[in-house]
Amino acid sequence: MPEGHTVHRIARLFEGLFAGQGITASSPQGRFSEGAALISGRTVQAVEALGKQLFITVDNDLVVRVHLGIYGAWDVATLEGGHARAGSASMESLGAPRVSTTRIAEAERTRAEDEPFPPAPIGAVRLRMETDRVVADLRGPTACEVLTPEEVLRVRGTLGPDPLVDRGELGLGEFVSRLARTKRPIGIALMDQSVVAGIGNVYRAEILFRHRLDPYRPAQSVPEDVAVDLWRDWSVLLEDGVKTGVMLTRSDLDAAGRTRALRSKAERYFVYQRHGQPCRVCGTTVSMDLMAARKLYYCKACQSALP
DNA sequence: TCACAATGAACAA
DNA sequence: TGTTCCTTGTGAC
Repeated sequence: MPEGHTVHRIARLFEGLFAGQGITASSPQGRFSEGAALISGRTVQAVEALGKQLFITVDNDLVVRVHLGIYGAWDVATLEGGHARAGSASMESLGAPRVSTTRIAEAERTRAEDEPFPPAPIGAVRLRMETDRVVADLRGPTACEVLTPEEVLRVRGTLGPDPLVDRGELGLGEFVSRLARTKRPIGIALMDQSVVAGIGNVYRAEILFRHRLDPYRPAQSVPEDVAVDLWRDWSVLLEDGVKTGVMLTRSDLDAAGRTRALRSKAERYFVYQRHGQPCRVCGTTVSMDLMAARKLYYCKACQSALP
């Protein structure tokens, strides 16, 4: 998925495109027809992200909750000069990576000249939201449902703090105490959305490496000052990810290296999907284990000391 | 053509 | 712990 940074980007983009606007909602694929009918014709009041969840509130107090899961994505097209346009700087596809590259290229090719607006949906579109000049298509979400405000509160209650929502000491304290409360491995705890909301498999692996933490170490045994560092580091990474749209977690790069890494996926990470290759710091072969059925990447040499 | 992977999580047992 | 679901692109046949 689309970890937390992607969802915050979507929320900011949608806030600009839809807030205050009347929308028409539909489900070209048909699986969300009833939900779409509940919000169609309404005005969007707010678009918010919390962890990996997106909440779109409309003026009858109903809220659409969207969770992209591993491969969900939004494609956005805007009307410019009478023609559909997709793929410009702000019109990226937001979600699963394979979509964001190929789908955009495709969209630019096929929609540049004469496709009428709105463009026909491509593939299995669960939800289409449109205004006079904007169309957003959602495909492959793990969750897309209409909730009442009370139900939204219940969902939010299951989530841990998000640095961009729970700013300042509040989120920090909450994270530290939730981490101290679990004996499970720190590699599991960081992925647990009720401990901290928004971290996924990529950020999990990279944050652990950045702090040279053994993924198997009980979360409880992580010293409080280290826990504080983890939260601050996650806050920085998240903000950076929202800004660039890219998860760039290397701390060992100069400006030129950073520019390269922003372009090339192979340069972005310390350990994620680098198993079998030498650790960028010590040269030891990067390991890959299964932890709770997810792939865990780490360096056994760098991430073994007990601080 | 087909198996499989992918930034996730709910559920059964 | 294992299974299932959501959708698409890739790479092996």
